[in-house]
Amino acid sequence: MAKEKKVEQITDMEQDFAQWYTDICLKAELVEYSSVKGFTILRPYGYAIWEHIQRIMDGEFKKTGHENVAMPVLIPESLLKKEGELVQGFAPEVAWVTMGGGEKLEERLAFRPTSETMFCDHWSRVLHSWRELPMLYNQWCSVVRWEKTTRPFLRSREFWWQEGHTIHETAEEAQKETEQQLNCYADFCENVLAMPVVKGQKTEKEKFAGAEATYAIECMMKDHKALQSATSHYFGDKFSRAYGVTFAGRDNSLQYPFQTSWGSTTRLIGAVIMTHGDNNGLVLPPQIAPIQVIVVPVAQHKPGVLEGAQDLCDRLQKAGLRAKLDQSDNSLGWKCAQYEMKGVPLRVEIGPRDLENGQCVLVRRNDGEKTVVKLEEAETAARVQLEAVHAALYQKAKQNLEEHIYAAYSLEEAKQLQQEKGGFIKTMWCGDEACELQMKEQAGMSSRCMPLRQEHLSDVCPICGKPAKTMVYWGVAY
RNA sequence: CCGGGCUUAGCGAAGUUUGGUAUCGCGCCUGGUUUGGGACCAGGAGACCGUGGGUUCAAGUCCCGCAGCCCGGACCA
Repeated sequence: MAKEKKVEQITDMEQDFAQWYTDICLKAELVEYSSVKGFTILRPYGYAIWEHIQRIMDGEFKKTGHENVAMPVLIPESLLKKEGELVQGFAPEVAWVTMGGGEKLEERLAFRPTSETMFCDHWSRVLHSWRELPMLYNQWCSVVRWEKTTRPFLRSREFWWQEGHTIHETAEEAQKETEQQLNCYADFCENVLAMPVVKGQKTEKEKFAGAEATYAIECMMKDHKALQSATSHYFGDKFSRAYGVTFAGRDNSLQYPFQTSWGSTTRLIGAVIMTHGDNNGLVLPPQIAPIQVIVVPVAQHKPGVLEGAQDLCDRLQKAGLRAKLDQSDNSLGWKCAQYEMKGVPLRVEIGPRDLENGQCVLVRRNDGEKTVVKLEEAETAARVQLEAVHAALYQKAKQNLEEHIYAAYSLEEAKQLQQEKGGFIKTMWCGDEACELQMKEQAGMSSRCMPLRQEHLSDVCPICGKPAKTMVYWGVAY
């Protein structure tokens, strides 16, 4: 028995977390590797998860007045080069198109690694007056960055994302937008993905190339490594100036608008896998699960069972749940294992005995808890159980996060805590990049963020002993 | 990009040392019996052995190049 199971089995996360992750990506049929390194195929089940993320997040963006647009995938080199810092930051990982129709191009074209330049170029032509501001744009697309080491969802050479780009009349307004979108991501992670986050600002070293300030949400995975799950940048008028984006102000003077950009990617799916998954496979938060309820008939050849199961499934669908009936002739055990592996949050079992008693059995994916409910109450009961799954996932993830944040008061202590416990190590910091590099060299950790919710741990930087300015969370990141 | 390992059917492997035209399990297809936690029987299909060159009468096997995957390190959503 044990031997036959081998093929479908998923490596235990305690034994090899990286392999566990890869197993889930492949065996839950989220992705397939393509023939070009670092380019992955999102399979129907994986893409459906992304579609739910898109649908819900897009709705949130629209609530605050954002509009979707589509920008070209290719950027002329001369255009990309106009903003020095951005080019420097991205140069090592830009892919270039040098030929077109068999002829060498006059100017090479970059595959967009991000679209600030295209938005600025566009705005430089269409913006005229303060009355047209703000412009609140977003686009859903894929971008290309020539990464050296690649992993599905976490780091690939092409990835799917949304990038919001906005311009505003005043700095204050743009700063407010930056903050609003950071909060939007944090709320999305908590309310939809059941992932608690740490909101914070990136250090100078870690911030986005060309930004004046970068904010991010950091999540903690089950192996206690950190994963940056979304970012929000404030640009000031730096790009406006570089690209000549101007408008006539209220006093008729020529002004530069203030700009933001913010993004989140299919990496969120990787975050979900490593936040909620277990040794039986994927565990999906109900709101983004392609199948929320799987109806499994028991002894389906017996009279009335299949009909009863179909009936129940129809009713769940009518109630607005994404329900599916599996009437294949695979065994019950196979079906249970299969949908557990695919992370379906709720399973409903219905067999001859249930039909006799006018009931069905609801089984939660996250903890295997079974609840017997009356058939006529199935819709409500399913909804209640799905909410319970979300709440339990969030609680467990929150506990994982909170239990793995440690304060350190010396470099040695920080190093030791990281080695023994992992997670986020919080210390005070003087603000010098030299100390950041020290931490990386000595303790193997990079600064994750300066949390918006600051604490005063001590007066000095534990690395150099100089007066401390802020508290920083350090960690090993994906 | 640097170091190590790997690549044989959809998946997992044997065969490579000692060259002779590919084997097994799972999965898949057909029929039947089954179904309260990965069922069973019978029959069947499926592989130019990652790719390009070389050595040889003969290459999955030996030699050289390249690509891809995995694990570390340096770089980044």
